[in-house]
Amino acid sequence: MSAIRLLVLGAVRQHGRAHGYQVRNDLEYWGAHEWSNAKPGSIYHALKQMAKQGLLLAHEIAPSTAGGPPRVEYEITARGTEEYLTLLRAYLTAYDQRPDVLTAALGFMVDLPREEALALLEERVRRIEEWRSSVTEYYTPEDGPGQLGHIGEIMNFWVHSADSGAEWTRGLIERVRGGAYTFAGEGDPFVGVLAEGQENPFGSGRPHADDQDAR
Amino acid sequence: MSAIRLLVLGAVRQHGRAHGYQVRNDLEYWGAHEWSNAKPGSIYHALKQMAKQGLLLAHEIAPSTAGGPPRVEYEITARGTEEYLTLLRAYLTAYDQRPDVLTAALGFMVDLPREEALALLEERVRRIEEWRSSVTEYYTPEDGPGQLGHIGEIMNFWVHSADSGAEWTRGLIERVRGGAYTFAGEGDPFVGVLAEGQENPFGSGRPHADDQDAR
DNA sequence: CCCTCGCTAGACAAATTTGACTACCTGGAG
DNA sequence: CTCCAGGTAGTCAAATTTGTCTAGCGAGGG
Repeated sequence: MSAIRLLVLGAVRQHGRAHGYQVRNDLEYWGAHEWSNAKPGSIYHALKQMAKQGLLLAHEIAPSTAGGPPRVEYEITARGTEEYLTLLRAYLTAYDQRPDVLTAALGFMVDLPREEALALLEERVRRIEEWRSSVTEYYTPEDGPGQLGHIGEIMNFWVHSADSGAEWTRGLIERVRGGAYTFAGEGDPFVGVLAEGQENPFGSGRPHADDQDAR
Repeated sequence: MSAIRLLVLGAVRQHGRAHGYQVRNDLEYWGAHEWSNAKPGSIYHALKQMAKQGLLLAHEIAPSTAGGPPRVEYEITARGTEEYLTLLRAYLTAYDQRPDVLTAALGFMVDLPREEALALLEERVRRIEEWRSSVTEYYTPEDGPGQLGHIGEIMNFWVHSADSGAEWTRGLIERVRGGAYTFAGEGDPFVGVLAEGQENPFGSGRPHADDQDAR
């Protein structure tokens, strides 16, 4: 699965009640259009889809307060919250290769209690190591290494990435165990949404190198 | 873009002439269904699409020699070869975050002359470093670090991944410069396709951990 | 001989994703 | 007052991807 459902559920949840454009703006604020498939079409599609599936509740609302077509406001349901937490836990532990999945989960990890987050991250390390050993065992030819030619570089790359991911996760575990950040039930949460009417400081002028045009 | 077009073009090219099922089998042999979106539907779709675009030439062929519906054989055209090399070069240099893109390119890198592959890989390192510095500059808040809360971990993760990818690429460059592998124009190429009728040694019994079902 | 199993080769509907486009309103320039 | 740029809130067709289904054929058991 892609990260979009987690992102959209998380955005709606932080607002309490949000319309599509608000979600879209939050995701842009988080830079999600850069590192995930959070484009307008996907966002609106996910909202409608999840509303149909009972994860979100859609309120039909009168014309917008600020121009544009009438808008629909969404609220997360109990089943939606359940799904949100399920996805969050899954994405924190899964070694998914696609970094957008982990990135999205990191953004929301503080919605869990500190102890649970730690347990999930440790599970993540375990899974990476398991994956690593299954790959090395499987792709090590009996007739000695080197039989694979340049194809061996592929496995080499995978293993290197896995090791690097595990190492980084261990570092995160230490920081979290050392008291960093504010987790669920520990006081004022860190909120990363734009208030109604607040300007997006990162609205344009994006971070990445595909910026040779414009400006 | 995803890796599928490069994979399919590369598979057809190595065979000279191939039908969909052969391509599908090669990709499974390479484990591509594990690390990319190379599922039957996508493969057949890519074949048809690229035939329509003139990158492949479709021959309608009589009923298959081994049961099943009649099959279509494909051959790569000049424009297809051009596209293949373009994609290959692009995927070797692009820091795309999605590892399937690089993985596919690694599998075919020996289709280029050694010197060119080296140049592309060096360009890759340069791009990663550029990306890294644009991200760190952009997301370092003026009012000191730590303002980002746990969101800073996301950037931390990206930068760590980029560094790890650059380091690995440097290692590959050294190995290639040191004479490893057989590149274009250097004699018998390493071929990674299944001959007609050859059994796929990795047909089942897949490497990854999502194997708790079956068997 | 008949029947089922498994392989071959692909088709297909449904879901998702992409990228471009629309329509409405507001504020300010002229 | 009028016009137009720009923000708001989406829609839509087309492309792609996913997952499942089909139909033909040969091998082998009973």
